[in-house]
Amino acid sequence: MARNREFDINEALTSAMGLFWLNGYSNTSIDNLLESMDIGKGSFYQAFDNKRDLYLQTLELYKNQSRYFFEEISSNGKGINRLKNYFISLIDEMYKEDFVQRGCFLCNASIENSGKDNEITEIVSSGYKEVIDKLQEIVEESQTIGEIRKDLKPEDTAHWLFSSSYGLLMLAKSDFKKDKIKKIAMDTINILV
Amino acid sequence: MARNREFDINEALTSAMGLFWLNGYSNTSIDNLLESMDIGKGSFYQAFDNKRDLYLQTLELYKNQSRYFFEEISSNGKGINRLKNYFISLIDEMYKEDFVQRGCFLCNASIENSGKDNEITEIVSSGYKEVIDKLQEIVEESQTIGEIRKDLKPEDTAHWLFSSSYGLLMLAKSDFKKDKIKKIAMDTINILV
DNA sequence: CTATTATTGCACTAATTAGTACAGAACAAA
DNA sequence: TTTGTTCTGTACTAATTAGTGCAATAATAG
Repeated sequence: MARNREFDINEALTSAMGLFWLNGYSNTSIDNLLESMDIGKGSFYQAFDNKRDLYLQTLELYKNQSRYFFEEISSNGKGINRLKNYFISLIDEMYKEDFVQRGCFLCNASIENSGKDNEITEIVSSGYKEVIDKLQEIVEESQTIGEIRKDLKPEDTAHWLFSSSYGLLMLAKSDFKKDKIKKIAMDTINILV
Repeated sequence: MARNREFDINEALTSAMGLFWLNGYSNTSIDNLLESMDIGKGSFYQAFDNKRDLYLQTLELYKNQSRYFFEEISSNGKGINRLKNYFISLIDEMYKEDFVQRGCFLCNASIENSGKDNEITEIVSSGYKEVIDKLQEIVEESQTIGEIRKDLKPEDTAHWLFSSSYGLLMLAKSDFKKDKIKKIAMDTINILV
């Protein structure tokens, strides 16, 4: 029929995600985006409805990548080992490239949004819920094979693990060294045994 | 000599802090500030150098208030009871008015800044350090009177408690009920015994 | 009461913002 | 090659941004 798009839309989305992740929504201008995506304004508005639409798409992309990351990691081993693998990989990820400076994209989005845009609120909380549900699954599995104390309520424990991971991210952001964080993470998990 | 300022500068600072805290720096315009501070543009630029200067002042105000809050609370009791009082008051504070929506101002500032403005980075990390130091002090006191295990390194434990409090804030922000958070907080502290 | 001087409100500016309009180029299918 | 459609870059707009300039005002000290 006619001409094809000259740029790769997934590449463009990925670099847009990088900008939003690092600088937030308001501090990322269309011009910033065009430069990093390496496309013109015409192409931009041809491919995306508007800035907010692109932002929502990058949030979804982040969730997809996180989901993939979680599956990849937690498929190694069984029970409490899956938990340890997950935390260790998460910490390694934290210290990769500029992750420490960027933190968690969903968390950043939630703070910048502060409940104003319902769609963003929904994207973030469903992202959180996904992780918590998967953690709960692993806790239940660990309890079945006798690796986690049976008096702990799986739901509470999953929330506790989730909140701990964010606490670790906070520490990573300030000053702590990687090995120290890993030690704290392992201590956290061993408490459940 | 001459005319006096018509508005209370501390009141103005407090309402500016409320706006920055809720909406962040970029999402708060001068016009927003003028409306909430209930002053005109002339008065604004007479009293403050510029928007960024005002922002830094509100961050300092937040730190002062937090410091006062900490002193007030942790002066009740001794050792581990000071810790428990602090966490319980912190959680009560979290659920007061719109705190849950606003979160921690320093944390918000840190995320929005993402290391770009060194002065902001410094204000935030010195604020964190203050809290961690005070937590460490309480941990050491608790160890002296035999309420916290002596094998725990005070510095690590203080960081652990600090990160836990941010994890709790995260939980509060998503869905958890106040009593559940308090229970988790008490469990956290009892781990140290 | 007067002179002095800081405060105040308003009109203004220059820069940046997101988004639009459209002409012309590029490409796929025939 | 021709045709038809889509893509792309540029010029534009209207709104909003932070910050300035200044005349009028109001209060205090004498």
